[in-house]
Amino acid sequence: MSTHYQGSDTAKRALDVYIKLDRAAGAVSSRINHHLTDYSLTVSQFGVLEALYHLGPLRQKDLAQKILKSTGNITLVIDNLVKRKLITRKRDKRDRRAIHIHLTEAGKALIDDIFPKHVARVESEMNILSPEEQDELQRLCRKLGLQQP
Amino acid sequence: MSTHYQGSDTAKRALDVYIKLDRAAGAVSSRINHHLTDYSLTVSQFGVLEALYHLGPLRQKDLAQKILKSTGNITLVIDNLVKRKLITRKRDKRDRRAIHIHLTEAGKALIDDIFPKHVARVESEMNILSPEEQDELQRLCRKLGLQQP
DNA sequence: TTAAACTAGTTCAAAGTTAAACTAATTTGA
DNA sequence: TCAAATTAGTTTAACTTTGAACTAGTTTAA
Repeated sequence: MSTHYQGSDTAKRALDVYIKLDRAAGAVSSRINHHLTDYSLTVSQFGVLEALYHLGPLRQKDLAQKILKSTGNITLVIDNLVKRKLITRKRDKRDRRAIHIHLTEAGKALIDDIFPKHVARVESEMNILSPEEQDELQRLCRKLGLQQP
Repeated sequence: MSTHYQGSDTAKRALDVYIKLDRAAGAVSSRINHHLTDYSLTVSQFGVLEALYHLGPLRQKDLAQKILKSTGNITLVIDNLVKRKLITRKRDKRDRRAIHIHLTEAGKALIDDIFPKHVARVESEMNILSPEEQDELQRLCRKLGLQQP
């Protein structure tokens, strides 16, 4: 929401840019991910399929890191994808604590279908900005995101 | 995650900037909002208190719009704040469908306490960027966020 | 005037989310 | 060597979130 706040100029600027960043990210994500409901996929589920598609089989732990979720959460997200037979769990022979997640043929086919549409949506959203503006936005975001929690 | 994708340059650029935007907004929000757990407030609850603090009494519908949540969700968020006596519901006399939400004294006192700390956190995150960079980020975010769904 | 359309808010089911406590397997270092 | 620490994943409780179906009040237009 807009800032109705009497503070220093630097405070006002910081609040305004924080809100705009949050809104922009939310608006863009929701427009890009809206079509996932057509496939009954959540954003987290799509994130898992996409990671496996591009990176090959991964451990649950690595998937959790990729999509920025807790390991407890990833267990459930994976359970739901396994139920739909889009992925499978395979225990690691060497390190029996770990489980590798693989795309099934059905999962591969689904993400094969969705991914190009996803890219088209991302492009159409981001092409609101010129290539130079996109590069600048990326630079600023990287700078902000890099700090330690 | 980084883009392992063989597509056009514009597609790659768009995917990269989209991911960076999402990550940066997530990282910054999580760092800024972390202290809300000290007050047992969720981000949505804080958003409601903040909106009422700066804008005065609002209808549930308007609160939902402000914090970008569904009306179903706002009902629960408000229920939980009412239970803690931080806000009250008052039926509109003229339009009996509508309910106005008011801050209680306790709610006012709480947000009075939290808000300056919140501002300090936002400032400290955003001052990673120079004032000029903040203005540019705000401009780019506004451009992206303004589009219609 | 009054039926249809719309609007505000509630309820419910399904899923996601986190944090914490837990099991089981592996690594480490005294 | 082997107990302690660490790591991978699961489970649970408490909660948030969404979307859809629903109730009830208001507006509109034939």
